[in-house]
Amino acid sequence: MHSPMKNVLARKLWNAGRLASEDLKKLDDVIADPFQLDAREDLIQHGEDPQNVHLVLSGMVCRYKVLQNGKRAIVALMLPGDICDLHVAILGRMDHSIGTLTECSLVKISRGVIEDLLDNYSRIRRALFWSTLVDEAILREWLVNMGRRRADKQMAHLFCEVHARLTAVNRMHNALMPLTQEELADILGVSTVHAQRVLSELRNQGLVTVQDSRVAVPDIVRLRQFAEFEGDYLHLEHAAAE
Amino acid sequence: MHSPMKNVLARKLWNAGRLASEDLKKLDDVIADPFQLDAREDLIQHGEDPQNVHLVLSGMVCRYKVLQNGKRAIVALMLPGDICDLHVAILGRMDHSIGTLTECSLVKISRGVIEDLLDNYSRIRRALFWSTLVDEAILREWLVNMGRRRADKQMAHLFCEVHARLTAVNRMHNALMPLTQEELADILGVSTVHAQRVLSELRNQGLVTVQDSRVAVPDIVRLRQFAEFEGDYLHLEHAAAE
DNA sequence: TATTCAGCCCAACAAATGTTGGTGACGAAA
DNA sequence: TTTCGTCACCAACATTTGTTGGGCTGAATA
Repeated sequence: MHSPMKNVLARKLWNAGRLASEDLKKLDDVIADPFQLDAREDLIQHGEDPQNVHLVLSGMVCRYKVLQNGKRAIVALMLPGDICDLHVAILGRMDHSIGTLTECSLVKISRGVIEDLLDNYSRIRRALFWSTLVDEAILREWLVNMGRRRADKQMAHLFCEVHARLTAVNRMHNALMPLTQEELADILGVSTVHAQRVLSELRNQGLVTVQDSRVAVPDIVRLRQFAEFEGDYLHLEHAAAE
Repeated sequence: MHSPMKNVLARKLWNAGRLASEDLKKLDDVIADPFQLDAREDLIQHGEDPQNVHLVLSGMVCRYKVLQNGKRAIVALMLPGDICDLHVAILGRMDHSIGTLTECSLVKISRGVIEDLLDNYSRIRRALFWSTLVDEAILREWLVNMGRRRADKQMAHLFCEVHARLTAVNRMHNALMPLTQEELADILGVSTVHAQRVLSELRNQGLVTVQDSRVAVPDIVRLRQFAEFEGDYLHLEHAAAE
């Protein structure tokens, strides 16, 4: 089996369904000139109309909005293989900002290349559409979590999701995910103090461990049970189990 | 100006940008055999793999999920001109359910027709893509509201959004929107009792009025101020002001 | 070494929200 | 008419979550 292991984008789109070797070759061409970014830097800010699209190679990126009262809400996490802003070409002005959470390695892709992919590579077009729809499904699930689960289950559910998504692109090294507690709070929609309370509960129950501001999951099955995690919304049924 | 006033779908897609007259004609053909549904009936249930896509002509439809503990979360509202489930053709199994909130008039569109639209009508394809991305933006905004605003502002914000979306398709007759307080609660992610508390506050402040379980907005400007509503995420800049 | 600073942690209290149990109005069905 | 069910509404209390303020550590720096 010639599953694409090196190219994260190909690895991610692979989850949408089979790609032909010409598709894989094309995707290799797309990834050129990666660049690094430190943690907590903005890629794009609210109101801009950028000409490039960004692909995450490594690290963690987020979408966020800042309200008038200064509060921040993180509304999406982008992991390796994710394209940050496929929509800018259609929607124009950004209605939110995008920034790094950790040190990142990224690639810029021009609108032209994206349009070439969409127009001339039907399997890739379908896969990109799939990825947009999965992003939407993730948003729905976050909304359910925030509205209808208490913070402890919600946090556990988030960890399950990130675990599953990293596994799906073979980037679940060491079972670690880095986040400050403030970032965690902005994702869950709770205060920093509460995020911390909840995190320490999860730790006391042995559901997660923390070293160096990094969360690790010793037993994913137990965590999933606790969180009542059903991964179907990630639509990873094509994911190779390697 | 030959702005399409009768055909809701055309009216909605018009907001994405200009359509040619052949596009409009095609969209008229798509709308055939509308059927009625009562309030609170399911269109599609979690786990199904439907062969049709549904377009709302009138009434209000919602996406929802039910958790193990029996709690329900409504994660999207579909208004006239909205297509309920464009994604089923790509994602396959539904990861949520879709049901009516009010009496509705709907049209079934087969997957084949959708694929024809996507393949052979590039302006329509772009408009449908636009509409998917706006749906995503709305989800982000709901997430922000739920996580970072108190229930009163959140509710006011919801009313502003529905007002804007109905206005954008010329369906803001009488400035009314119908919802039971339980449904309202399931949208906002609060308890029924709290939804009711908050609604009566808004009423006391004169921001909304209620008759017959229908919410009306006497002064949209004031409500928008209260809710700190910024409509940019709806991406209606092309909307004709008629 | 001393100093800053960011991030984690904790406790006490305040505010927002959830839960329970009850009332009354109303329309549909018997 | 009576019964039944749904929905709006309300009050009292329980729980969750937010806020404030302070202490601790470790890394970076003067």
